Amino acid sequence: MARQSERAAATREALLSAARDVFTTQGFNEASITEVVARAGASVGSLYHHFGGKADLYLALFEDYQSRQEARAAQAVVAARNAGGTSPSELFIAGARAYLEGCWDDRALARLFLTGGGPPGFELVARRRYRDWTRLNELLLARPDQAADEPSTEVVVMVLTSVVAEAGAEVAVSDGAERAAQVTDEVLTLVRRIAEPRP
Amino acid sequence: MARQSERAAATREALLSAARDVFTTQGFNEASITEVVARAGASVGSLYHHFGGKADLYLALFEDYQSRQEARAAQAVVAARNAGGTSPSELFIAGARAYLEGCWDDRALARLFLTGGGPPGFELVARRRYRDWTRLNELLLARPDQAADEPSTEVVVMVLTSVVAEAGAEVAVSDGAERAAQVTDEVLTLVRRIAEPRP
DNA sequence: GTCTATAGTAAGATAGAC
DNA sequence: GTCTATCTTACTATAGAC
Repeated sequence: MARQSERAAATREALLSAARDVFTTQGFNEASITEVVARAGASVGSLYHHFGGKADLYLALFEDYQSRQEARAAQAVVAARNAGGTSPSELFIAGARAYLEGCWDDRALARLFLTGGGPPGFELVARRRYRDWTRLNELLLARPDQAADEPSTEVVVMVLTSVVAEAGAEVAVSDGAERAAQVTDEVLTLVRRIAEPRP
Repeated sequence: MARQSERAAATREALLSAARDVFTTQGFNEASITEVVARAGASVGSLYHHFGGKADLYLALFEDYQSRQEARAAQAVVAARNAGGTSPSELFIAGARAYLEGCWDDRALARLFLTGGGPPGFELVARRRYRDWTRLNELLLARPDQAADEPSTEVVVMVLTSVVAEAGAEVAVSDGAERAAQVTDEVLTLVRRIAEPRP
C-alpha cells in the first residue's frame, strides 16, 4: 500500500511542478491543463483526481508559496529577537529582508502572483492574505508613544507593507542576484527612514 | 453626413461606456462582449466595426484613463511651478496629489487596471507605462548633490513611484472621500520624508 | 454603419474502462 | 489512482443582408 501512495504522491508532485512551469511562463488564463498534464507525464483524469481542476491547482501553488514566505519571515523575526533585537523597526526589517530574499529565490512564482490575473475570485484570496500581512505588521510596529503631528500608524504600516511588496516585485524581475541584493539593501534603508520617526 | 458621423460617435461612446461598466464589475476575462453590446444598446457587429474586438476595447479604455491621469498630473506640476514651487520634491508631490485625486474620481477604472488581469499582452503595455512614469519622476527628482551614504536616486525614485502607485490602489478602494483624502495626505507626508534627505 | 445569424474553436470538465 | 475518449458549453469573430 505504501507503494501506491508513494506513486500517488509522485504524480501529485509532478503535476504541481509542471503547473508551476506552465503557469509561470504563460499566466493563468493562457495556460491550458492539457499542457500541464503533458509536461507532468500524467493525464487529465489524474489532475482532476488530485486537485479539483485548473483553479484549485493554481490555488495550491499559491498556498505553497505563501507558507514558504511566511515561514521564512517568521523565522527571521524570531532569530533577530533571539540575537537581541528589540526595536520594532529592527524586527520588521529582519522579516522584510527574509521576504525579499524569498522573492528572489522563488522569483518565477513571485512574478506570477504579483503580476495579477488568476482564476475568478483569486483577487479576493490574495487581498485577504495581504490584509493579514498588514495586520501582522501593525502588531509588530505598534507605537504607543506617537506624536500628534506624525502620520497615523495605520498609514505608515500601509506604506511600509506596500513598499516591501513592491520591492518584492522589483526583486523578482531583477536581472541578477547582485541587482536584487542592491534593491533589497537600499529599499530596507528607506524602510528604516520611514519607520523611524525623525529625531 | 454630419448626421451619420454623429450617430457613429454616439455608438462608439455608448460602447465605451458600457465596456467601462461591464469590465469594472466583472473583470476582463469574466466579461463577455455580448453583455457589453446589450448594455450599450448596440450590436456585436458595431463593436467589431469600431474597435477590433474585446482586447482593443479594453485597451481603448486604458488609454483614455491614462491620458486623463497624465494630463491632470502634468497640469498640477506646471501650476505648482508657476506658483513659485522650485524644489523637486515639491513638484513631485503636486503631481502625485493630482494623480491620487484622479484615482479617487476614476476609482472604478483605477481599480480595474491596478488589479491586474487584462488581455494577453496587456501586462507589457502597463509595464511600459509604468516605466515611462518612473523615468519622468527620475528627471523630476534628479539630485546632483547626492551624498555617498544615501540610497541611489534610482531606488529612491522606484520606491517613491511605487508608494504613490500603491496609494492610488488604496485610494481607489476607499470607502469614502474622507478616507481617500486622509490616505492621500498622510502618504504624501511620508513621500516628503522619503524624498528629502535627512538634514 | 448597423444588424442578425452562424460558424469556428478551444478548453475545461466528466464517464467509465482498467 | 490512472487513463482515454467524449461532451458540453461559452464565447469570440465573421459573413452578409439592410
